[in-house]
Amino acid sequence: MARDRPDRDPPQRRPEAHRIGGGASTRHARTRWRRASHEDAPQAEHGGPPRAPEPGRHPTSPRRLRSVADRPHAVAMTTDRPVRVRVAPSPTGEPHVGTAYIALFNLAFARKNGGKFVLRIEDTDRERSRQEWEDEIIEGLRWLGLTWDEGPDVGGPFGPYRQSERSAIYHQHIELLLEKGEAYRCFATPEELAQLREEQRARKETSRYDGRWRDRSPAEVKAAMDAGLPFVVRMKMPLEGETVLFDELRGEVRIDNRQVDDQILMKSDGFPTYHLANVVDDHLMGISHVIRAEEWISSTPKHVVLYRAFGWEPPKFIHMPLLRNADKSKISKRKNPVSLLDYKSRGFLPEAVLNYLAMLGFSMPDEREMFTVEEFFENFTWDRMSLGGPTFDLAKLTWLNGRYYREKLSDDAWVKLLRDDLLSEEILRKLVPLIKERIDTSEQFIPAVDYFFSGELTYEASMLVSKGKTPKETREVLEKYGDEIDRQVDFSAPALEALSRGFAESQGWKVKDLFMPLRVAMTGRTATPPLFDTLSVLGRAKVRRRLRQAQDLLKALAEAENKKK
RNA sequence: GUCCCCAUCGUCUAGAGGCCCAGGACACCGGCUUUUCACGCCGGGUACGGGGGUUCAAAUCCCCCUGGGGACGCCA
Repeated sequence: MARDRPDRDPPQRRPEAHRIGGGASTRHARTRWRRASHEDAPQAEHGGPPRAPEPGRHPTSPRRLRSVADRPHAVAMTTDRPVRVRVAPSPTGEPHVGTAYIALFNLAFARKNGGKFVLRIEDTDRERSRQEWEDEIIEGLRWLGLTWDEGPDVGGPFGPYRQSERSAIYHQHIELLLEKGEAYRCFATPEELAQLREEQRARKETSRYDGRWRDRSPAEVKAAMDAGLPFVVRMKMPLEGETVLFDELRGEVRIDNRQVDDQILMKSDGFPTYHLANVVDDHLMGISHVIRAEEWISSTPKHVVLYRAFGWEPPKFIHMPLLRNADKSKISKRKNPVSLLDYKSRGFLPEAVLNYLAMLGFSMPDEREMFTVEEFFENFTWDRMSLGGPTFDLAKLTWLNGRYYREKLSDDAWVKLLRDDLLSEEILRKLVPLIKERIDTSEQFIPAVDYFFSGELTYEASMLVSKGKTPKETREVLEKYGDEIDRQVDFSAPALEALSRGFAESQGWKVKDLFMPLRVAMTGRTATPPLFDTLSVLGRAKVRRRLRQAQDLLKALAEAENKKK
C-alpha cells in the first residue's frame, strides 16, 4: 500500500502556500515560529541579527519533518556554505554505540549533500582522556565502515583534529573574549561552588553559578592573579532576555537567559571546556551543520551566545533523538551493551549494526527494513526522521543480524569470517599456551575452550557465592568491579591481577573470595586456566558482559532466597 | 525543583485531514513444513495517553492536562 503511494514531494499534491501557512512542526515550535516571524516580535536580547528562520526552513509536522516539501528551493539544507559535518567523540571510554549512531547520520547528510565528514577528538578532559580510548574509537568506527574525510589519523586542511593539540588556538580566543568583555576570570574554588550548589538545591532553586566574580573590579582581579590564585574563565551570559535557537528538526527553541549560567570556558588547568572548544573548532573547521544528540539542546544557547560574542555566524543545529534503554532512560552501559567492540566480539556484522542504527528514528520511504548503507544514504532526508527517543532493542538487532548471516553471507564468506575473526591465528596463539598443559589430545581442545567463544554461559548461580558471602554483596562487588574494568586501559594479565588484588583489598575482601566468583562468572567453571590470563584473552567486552550476566543471576538468586524466608 | 524536548501496539515504525473501527517489522502465542532443531510460510492478540477546540470530516491542525526523557559539573 505504502508502496504505491506516489512520491511525497510533488508540489501539486501539497501546494507550498498551504503547507507553509498551515503546516507546522510541533505545537510549540509552531507557535513560536509564528511569534518570531512577526516584525515586531521581541527578539533575542543581545546583539546579532534576529535569528528568525525564514519560512522555507521550518519543519512542519508533528512526528515527522517535512523539510524538503517545505523548502521550495531547497533540495536539502545546503543554503550558503559547503556542507561540512563532524562527529566529536571524547576518548574517555570505549567506542559508544551512540557515537556510531550520530556518526552514521552525519555521514548520511554529508554524502547526500556532497559534503565532508570530519572526525574530531574532544580530549579536553585531561583526567579521563586516554590515547588508548581514541585508538579504540577509531577502530570501532572503522570496523563499521564509517569513514571520515578528515581526522586525527588521516589529517586534513583544518587540523589538528585533536583538541589537546589546539591549546594555543583556544588561548587566543579566550584572550579575545576577555578583551571584549564577553568573558571574565573567576577565582571561586570548586569547594566554594559545591557549597553554593548545595545551598541552592536545599532551597529548591535551579543550581547555577551566582556570578560572584562577574563584575569584580580590575584591581581585585589583578590582586587575585598576582597572588597566583588558580582561576577559570567564564562567559558572560546576558542577564535578561532570551536566546533563540533554531533546531532544524524542531523549529525555534527559546530559552530564558536567566536559566543559563556563566559557563566555564577554560578550566584552571588551562584546557578549554567542551563549550568553548566545540564552538571555536566548529567555526574554524567550517562546520556547516552541527548534528548531535538531543541532550545538547539545553546548552545550545550558550553556544549561540558564544558565536555572537565572537561575531561568527552559527552553524545550523540538528539535534538527534537520544537512544534509550528499555526503561526509556538515556542509553547506558549499565543497562545495555554499549561498546562497538562488544558488538564486534559478539559476531554482529557491521552492515547489520549500521542497518539497525539507521532504522532508529529513520524509516525508508517504502518501509523496507533491510537495506545497505548506500541505500540509506540515497534515501536519507531529515523529513523522514521521527523525534521520539527510540529504545535500543538488542533482540531486533539480533534478528536483523541473523538475516544478514542467512541471506547475505556465502559459505565462502562464512569460512573466511570463521577463520579470520573467530579462529584466527592471533586468538589460537593466545589460547594454546593456556590449554595445552590441561589436555592430552586435540579433540579435547574445543570443549576446553568453549567459553572463550560462547555468549551467555550456563552455570549454577550458587557457584558465584563464596563461603560467608551473600548473593547481594557478591553482586554489588561484581558491579563495582565492572566499573574498574571499564576504566582499565591496560588489559594484560599482570595489570589485571594488580587491579583485582587492589580492588579486593579496597573492598575488604580476601582475594580468594573475589577470585572464585570471578572465575565462575568468566568461565562458568571452577577449574580453568589462570584467571587473569583468561580475563586478558576474553577481552573487556566479554568480561563486562559476563559480569553483567553474573549480576543478573545473583539478583535472581537473592530474590529466590528472600522468597524462601 | 527550574528550564527544554518528546508522545501511534511491549519494542522499532508507516501515516502529510477523508484511502485508517490504523499498515509493516521485532518479540509473544498458535498452526504448517521438517526424522529433530533452526530457517521459512500462514494465522492471532495488542496502539493513536486524556480533555477541549477547528472542520462536513482529526491519529493527522490548535490549546490545556498527563506521561516520558534530557539539561542544570573546572564531563562531554
